[in-house]
Amino acid sequence: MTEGTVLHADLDAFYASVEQRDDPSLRGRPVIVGGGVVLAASYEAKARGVRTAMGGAQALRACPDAIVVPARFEAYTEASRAVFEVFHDTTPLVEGLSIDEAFLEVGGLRRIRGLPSTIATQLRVDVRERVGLPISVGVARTKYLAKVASAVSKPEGMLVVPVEGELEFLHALPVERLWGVGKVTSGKLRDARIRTVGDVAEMFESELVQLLGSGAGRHLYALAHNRDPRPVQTEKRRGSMGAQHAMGRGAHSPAELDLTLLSLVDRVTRRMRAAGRTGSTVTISLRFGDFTRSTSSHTLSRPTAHTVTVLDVARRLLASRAGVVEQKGITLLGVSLGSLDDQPAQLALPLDVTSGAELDDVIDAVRNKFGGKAVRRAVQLGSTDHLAAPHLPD
DNA sequence: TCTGGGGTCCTAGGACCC
DNA sequence: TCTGGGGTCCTAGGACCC
Repeated sequence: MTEGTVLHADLDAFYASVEQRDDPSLRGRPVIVGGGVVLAASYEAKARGVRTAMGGAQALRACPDAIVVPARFEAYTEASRAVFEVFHDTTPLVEGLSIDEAFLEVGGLRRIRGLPSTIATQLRVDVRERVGLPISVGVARTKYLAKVASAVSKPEGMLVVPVEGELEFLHALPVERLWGVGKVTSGKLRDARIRTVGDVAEMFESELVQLLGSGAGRHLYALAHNRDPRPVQTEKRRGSMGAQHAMGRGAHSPAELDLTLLSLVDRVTRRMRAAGRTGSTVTISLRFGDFTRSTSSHTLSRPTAHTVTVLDVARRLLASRAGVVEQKGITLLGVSLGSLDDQPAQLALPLDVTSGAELDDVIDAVRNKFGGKAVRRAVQLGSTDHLAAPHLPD
């Protein structure tokens, strides 16, 4: 049997596993993380029918003796960091997909570490020993097959898709396993009596395009024919950064909305500055009382990570939707920055000020640290017109 | 059934430019 | 009066992923 060299490593019931790790009294019991919506469920809870993203009330009906714990995002971020450290100790070629999963290319490690399946076995032991969390690993020739393999092997499993057995494995899968097939697409495919990946593979590409549009159609056609040439990419940078807050039903005063907006903008711009990035497209997203959503955006002439600049735009965008908000009520508010640019990280450091800070303080902080040239550059990054006025010192 | 907090990618129309 | 072709950017919305 020939082994592929792509590993897909995926932590099992990640948030719930962290909770069980940190509180021994939760081990072996059905655990639900998150109240209003199920953010994660332990395997004991999943066995009773609890699913991620399920409403909290529904979940408790399915599993009345579940223990519900609030989410501790900092603990998850820290656990994720520790797991990624293990990944990077395994191979330099790591592509993170989310907080709890990554692709690892291990093709060049044969002489040092052995076969991919050997490396995968060791990886699972290492994550268990060093971080105390269960993880599943898929091994295959392509990213897609490796990802499906890890999912099929869960929980705490490992599955190798041999190169000789790829089509057999692939074509037997239900269409819902295809990457990019969610509720809507799956419904369209089921209506057309297409149930397995094998069924998709028997169609003409033009039929799929007609059914699903050219993007999704061609994507599914390629996957079903086992064409997935994407390499494991280490240098992926994110394209947007955002923050959002669910507000609950009921009335929210304009002052409350503005305060929420301010704290969201502050969170996002802080994270951007810490990451040494700037962005030019400000987007606010809204969810209304009837749970419909909408977004509106504005693109600035220069990228920024400046709190006041972003807040100013976000306020205007929100004001432009005041009518709908008034009429339907608002249940979620989000702010994000897109079209991200890279900026020198050191310039971002002293700019970590919130809306109340005085410009002079910022300028002094930058000058003290980096000199006058940095002041001009930093002001440019801030990029509001009044900040970019010509009379600025040095 | 009652809905969190992150993200990615695609589509489509209109503005604008050459 | 009738009338090109191609490209990029912006905005809004939607599907999907974890």
